[in-house]
Amino acid sequence: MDKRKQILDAALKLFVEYGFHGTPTSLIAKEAGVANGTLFHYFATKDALVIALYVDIKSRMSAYLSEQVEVQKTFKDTIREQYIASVFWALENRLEYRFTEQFKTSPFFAQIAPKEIEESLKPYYDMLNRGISENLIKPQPVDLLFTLISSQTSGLNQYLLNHQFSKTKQHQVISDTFEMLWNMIT
Amino acid sequence: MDKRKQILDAALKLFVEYGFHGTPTSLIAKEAGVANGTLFHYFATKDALVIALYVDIKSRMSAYLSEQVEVQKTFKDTIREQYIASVFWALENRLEYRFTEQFKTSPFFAQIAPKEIEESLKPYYDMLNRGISENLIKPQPVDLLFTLISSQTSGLNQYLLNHQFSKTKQHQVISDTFEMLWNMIT
DNA sequence: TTACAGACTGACTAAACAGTCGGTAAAATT
DNA sequence: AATTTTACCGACTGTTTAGTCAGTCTGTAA
Repeated sequence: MDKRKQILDAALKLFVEYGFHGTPTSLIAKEAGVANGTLFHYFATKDALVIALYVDIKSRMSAYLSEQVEVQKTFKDTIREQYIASVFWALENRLEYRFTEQFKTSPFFAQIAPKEIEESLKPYYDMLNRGISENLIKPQPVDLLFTLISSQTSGLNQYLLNHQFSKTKQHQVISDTFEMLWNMIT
Repeated sequence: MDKRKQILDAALKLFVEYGFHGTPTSLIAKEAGVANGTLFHYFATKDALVIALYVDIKSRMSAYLSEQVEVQKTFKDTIREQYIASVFWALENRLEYRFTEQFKTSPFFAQIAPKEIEESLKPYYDMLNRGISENLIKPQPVDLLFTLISSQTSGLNQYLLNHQFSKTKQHQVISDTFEMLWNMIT
């Protein structure tokens, strides 16, 4: 019954299928089962809808991660938890994942304030800094480390999304690649 | 004087700035300094132009790589050469790199025949297979290894593209991250 | 029970768009 | 030299698009 949500859901599905500009607002409204005008009641412009969708997905992902991940006994275990949760999120939210991948390389991404990005990255940077100061991982710049870890995760996502593995096999690939990641940063 | 090339150049620049559908064909023609109709003389549709641009860039990149990279004394050296050349290509062809990143996550990418993708990947897969059979790298599936290496490269590109480092510093980051990559796959 | 606010509608419009077409000029083929 | 093919032009068009607007419906609270 939440029309705003319905619009966002429809937009997500269609954007992933046809691209941002390849999807007319009229089609989004139709798919969402609302009137054309309703879309513009909730979102001033189409661009605002795209941005709002990204922000919405990012916040849901953050919520998922902080819900799933608890600090573990060791640093390595904590990082592993993070890694696993990130990959699971992508597997369980394929459309959302593909949308964010598309968004991040698009010109829209420039409209996200650098400050907000930095803000959302801070906890990860802090954690990595802790790891460095305790000599648990390589003393490289944290933003480099973070970028490499993220890329690894997205590489793995790509791999898992392109194959249909059983849960067992999935787990095995995830833990194998985590060990590889760990070898990389230590 | 090559109008086809002018159109592709203009399209590249504008697509990176405004996105595929955010760029009207009329603007591409204007930027290229040709008539509107000329664009459609060379490319049947706008979609065809986007695809042609991707194919063109990919082939220029392949040419660059096979020109730069020669087989080295050791397996590790060969992989390092590949790694360095890939990163240099992205640094020297920033627009092209950003375009391909955008393209690969877009719905357009589905229009590239899987066979062609496989074809272009074959030499890399062969090389990795060789490394595995000689016990030089981890015995993981080659497509997984390749995806992880590619992701690493694109992570590094992102890092280097976001910072302005001196040539010396750039080299240092590249060789540091290559050692990390090597630790990952061995 | 009336007054008001905000959710919601869908027909509408002005602008933008991809692609066409009738034509010219130059190059290639005969 | 004649003919055909190709490169190129830019005004034009039918369609599609984002966004508007005048007004209806629904809930709430005075």
